[in-house]
Amino acid sequence: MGDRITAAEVAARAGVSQSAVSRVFTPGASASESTARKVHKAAKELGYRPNTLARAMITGKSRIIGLVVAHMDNQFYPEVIENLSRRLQEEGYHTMVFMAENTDDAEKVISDFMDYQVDGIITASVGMSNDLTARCRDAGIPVVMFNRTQDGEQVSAVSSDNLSGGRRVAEFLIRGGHRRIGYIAGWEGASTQRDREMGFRLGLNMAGQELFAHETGDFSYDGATQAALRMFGAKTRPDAVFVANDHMAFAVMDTLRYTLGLRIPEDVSVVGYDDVKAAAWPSYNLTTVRQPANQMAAQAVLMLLDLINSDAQVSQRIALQGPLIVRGSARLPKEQADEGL
Amino acid sequence: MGDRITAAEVAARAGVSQSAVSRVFTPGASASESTARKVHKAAKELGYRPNTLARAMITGKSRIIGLVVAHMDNQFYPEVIENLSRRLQEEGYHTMVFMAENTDDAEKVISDFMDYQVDGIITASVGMSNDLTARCRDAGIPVVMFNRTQDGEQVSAVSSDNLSGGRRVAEFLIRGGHRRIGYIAGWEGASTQRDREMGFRLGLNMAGQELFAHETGDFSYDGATQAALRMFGAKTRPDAVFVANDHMAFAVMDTLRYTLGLRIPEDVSVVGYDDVKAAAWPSYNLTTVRQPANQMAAQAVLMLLDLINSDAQVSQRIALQGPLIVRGSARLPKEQADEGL
DNA sequence: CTGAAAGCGCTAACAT
DNA sequence: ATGTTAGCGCTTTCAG
Repeated sequence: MGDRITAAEVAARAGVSQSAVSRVFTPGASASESTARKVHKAAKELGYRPNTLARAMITGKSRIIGLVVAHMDNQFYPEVIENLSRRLQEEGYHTMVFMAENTDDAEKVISDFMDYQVDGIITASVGMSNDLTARCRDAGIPVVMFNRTQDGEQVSAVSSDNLSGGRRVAEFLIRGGHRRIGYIAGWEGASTQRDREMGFRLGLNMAGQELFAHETGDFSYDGATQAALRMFGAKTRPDAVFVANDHMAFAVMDTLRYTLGLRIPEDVSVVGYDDVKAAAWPSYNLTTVRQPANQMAAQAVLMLLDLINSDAQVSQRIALQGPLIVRGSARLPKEQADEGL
Repeated sequence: MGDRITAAEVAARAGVSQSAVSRVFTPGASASESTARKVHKAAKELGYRPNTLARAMITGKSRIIGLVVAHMDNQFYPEVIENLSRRLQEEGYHTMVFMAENTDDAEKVISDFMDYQVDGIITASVGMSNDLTARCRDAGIPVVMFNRTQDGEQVSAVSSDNLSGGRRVAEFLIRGGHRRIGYIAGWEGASTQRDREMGFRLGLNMAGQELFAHETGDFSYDGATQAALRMFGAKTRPDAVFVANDHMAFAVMDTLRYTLGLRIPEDVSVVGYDDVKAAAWPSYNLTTVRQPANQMAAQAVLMLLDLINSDAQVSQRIALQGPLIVRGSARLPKEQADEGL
């Protein structure tokens, strides 16, 4: 029953040697037209498919890519995973997923990946310690970090231009006439969080403003709820708030409206980051900076495959620019909102 | 550099045979205390880890589970994937994900899985043709379908009790005094959709009511938006609607409120199915039937591992009962809403 | 271009 | 309990 056909059986039926069969099924190998035909015929009749594992063991190439992810709550990640694994699939690679909350998990995960001899690793919004990336480099496994960068160690990364994104939100809010602008931060350990905040503060400063309030929501819905409560419980409340991602922005909007009874954007403007699907839903109608998940995924896969096929090991960082999507959650500038500025 | 240590090298250093090393690292094998100690010592010093691929080739067990998924839009799936892969991880298995939209894709996907000699397959809300499941059985690969069942072929499946869920929603709505009750269906090809609808109609009929209106939203946000528009554009509109899942229910609520200007639940009650995270958010505050994703995942993994380790190949279907979570999107029965009934 | 032969790193009889 | 030996299914020299 479940017995797979082997190359030897195909060879026997085709009247050629087993190595001939191998060559026919190996991309870069030389086989004559006639051998190939005979082999293909026999293979089809027998239902032969090369054993990927055996092949992987010899070549050292498993055509498996390890994908490390953490939070599935944030709708941005499912989107990313989908894009990533589809693209990988198209390129003939397969995705092995791993859930890792923190850096400790990552440790174990990486060993597991090594055991399966993954050809490369993509970490989606998961930080890696420097010594972990070093271990991967020593093991010869290319790594691309998605939506996270790392100081010190040189490791390839693709993200959106968080700095510019933050800055543009600041400019937009200022042009909208806001004077008490708050920021609700994500987890401080994340480079995305830091860059968005830095860009935002920069934009504010360039216009002669300071951050009016600052709270941390740790990228979670509940964290953002608490942060909003703290920020808007003060005597004078902000008239605008930039939230480090859409997922938290939803929590902030819900809290503002349903707990605090404030109107958006009449009483307070809210701007998010990511442009997940739900940001466009009428309930939120959120003004936000779009992260081009599709292009970012494409880019990440491209970089990883380059790394795999060239073993040049030159790391590069790419930050894709995403537009500010203007919807109804923030008061508009008098002059029409203009993304170009 | 990236050269892995082999068992032979460990053996040399430990002063034992290579097979001794193998035995020490093989769960069901016999090795003396002293050998084990020597081997572990040498292994640690050298940084040895058994080559999973080589092991897989021999044993025929890859410890890889293939996971087939389709829609990532619906927040229920990320949740499921997370639960599934975490559980599998705990059991020492690894998850290979595959995106498949339709049955054609599934065909290719299964071949790929076979190439990697996956030990088992879980399909999450993806239908499989009968001949596909037959092929898996022939290949000796156990399959568990998650949130989908199949007529004819006997294949293991775990889902929530959709029939009962639908029925209880009907009862709840009727006790709430609704008289014109509509249903917005998911994709008709899905067993979950059919069962929910059947249960719902049954519940209605048992109370002497008929379905007042019926539209199809195909499990998509946009589809549900259109369905809601059609259903509530008629001269007399329903006073309640059961939507086949939360994801569509959000679309229906958004449309009702922001396009049609109706109030929920004053003008119309809305009930969903799944109880995804966002259902609890104040913006939706959706009354819905909970699918116990966690238990369902645990159950699915349990069943699959059983199948793998027993090769008894007796398929079973499990339907877990989930409670109706009463929130604010539907008018309550006069007597306090009572789940027991 | 092709067949014979040598492994890849490991497990599983088979002896001892 | 442990070493020896024979493969798992394939790719890759190496001759020819």
